[in-house]
Amino acid sequence: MNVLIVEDEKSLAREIASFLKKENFLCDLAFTGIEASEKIAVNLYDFVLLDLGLPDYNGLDLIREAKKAGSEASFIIITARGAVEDKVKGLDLGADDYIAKPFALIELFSRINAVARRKFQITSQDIVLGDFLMEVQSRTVTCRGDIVDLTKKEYDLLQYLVFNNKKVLTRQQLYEHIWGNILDDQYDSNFIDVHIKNVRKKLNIHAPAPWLETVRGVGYRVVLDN
Amino acid sequence: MNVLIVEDEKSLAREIASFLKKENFLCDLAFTGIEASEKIAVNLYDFVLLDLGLPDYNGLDLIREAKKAGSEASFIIITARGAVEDKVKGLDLGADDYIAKPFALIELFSRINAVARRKFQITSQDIVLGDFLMEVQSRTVTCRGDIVDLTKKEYDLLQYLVFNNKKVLTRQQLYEHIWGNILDDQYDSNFIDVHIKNVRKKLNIHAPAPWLETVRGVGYRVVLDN
DNA sequence: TAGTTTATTCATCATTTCTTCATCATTACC
DNA sequence: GGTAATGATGAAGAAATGATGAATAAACTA
Repeated sequence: MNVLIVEDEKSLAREIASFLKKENFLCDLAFTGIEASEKIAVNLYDFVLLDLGLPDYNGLDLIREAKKAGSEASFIIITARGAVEDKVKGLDLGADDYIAKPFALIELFSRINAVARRKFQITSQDIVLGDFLMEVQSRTVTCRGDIVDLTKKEYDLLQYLVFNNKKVLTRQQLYEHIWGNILDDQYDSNFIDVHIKNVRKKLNIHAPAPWLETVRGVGYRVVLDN
Repeated sequence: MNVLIVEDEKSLAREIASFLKKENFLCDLAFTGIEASEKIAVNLYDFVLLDLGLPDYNGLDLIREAKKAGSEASFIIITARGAVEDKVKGLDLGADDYIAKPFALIELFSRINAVARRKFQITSQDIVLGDFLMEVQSRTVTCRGDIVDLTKKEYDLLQYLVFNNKKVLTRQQLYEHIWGNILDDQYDSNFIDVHIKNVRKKLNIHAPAPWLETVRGVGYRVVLDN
């Protein structure tokens, strides 16, 4: 993680940097607003710790500029106690968090982590395997960017197979998972096969899907690599 | 938005509630931890404002429990100044933010909004997606500049879908969010469908709204792009 | 409280999806 | 190569699901 620390109190800035380095952050320092502005333009930061009390620059303008210039950094504002107005404006401007001086370094660290969690964890449920993207939340499957329009059972079937990537699933397992009840031993139907056929057909419209395999005598499986 | 305010100082709790109501939040109050725990189990909140200084309950346990029980609420912790340890633990436990007492209501509001933004991945109070504009403050929806005159439930329904852009929401989820209580398993009605129909009808007067989709067998979703 | 708006229920219709079945293709094994 | 087992496929009927209009109930409003 790359962090830019924008703070005119040099000793505090160094103290923060030294702490964060121990936690495996890569830290840059900027002691003035202009310096910060230049560094943000040139480097890609994950976080910017920004003291609003800079002598030469309005910190809020800095955020505005950076966002405008396309920076994807998360801003964590450092403010003097009680500067409510600034905090509010900062958050409204798209800062991700703030922390009031004086603060414990452990607290700052905790806040950075909280923001990081939010920032990077969003897609944790989604499955990206090569060309193939499955978004669980939206129940959307895309192949090379094209949406594959699946029905409920088709989607459920494919999702279960994808979640069990590389593992062979028997028709029985598929049935019991998707239809939610035990299959009668006697019962014999090929509707799983039919659904698989239909899924393949829909996938093939966009791109060949040899990764949805039939394992003769056993069942089906998906084999997708990153 | 549904908010649960957990705070044993009754006057403060009421003050917060009264402020948030003006901003179109639906507020519930809990003066004890046990009360809070019960309410969280039964209702679906978007936010829980949680004072850690409860006499009968460790607030952090409350968060842990709620998360375990599957609550998707965002927790904003209210703490006494300087209780760093608690803040850190709270954030690590998955609280989304904290605010130190005493605080200005406007600041609290700003923080809730910041969390809401992150949660629903929206960039401001208002939502602009293509031709479509939703102003949360005034609860108005416009389509190509024309006002779409929605009833309360219709608006709530649409807002929740829009906030969860691209995510499929089941009838159950929609019901529980908008009506604020858990749906009896047995219960079976099509009033969500009817409301959707009416929303569509009103939207279609101004412009076709194919972006309000039915996902057969699952629920409904909105798919709007910028 | 009467009048108006909004919310919910219900019956019916339209559409999509699921499942079955008959037939064809492929594979494995002798 | 022939045969049996297994899977693929297209088409069609059955079942599930959703859309809709209209009636009724509930909630507001003046």
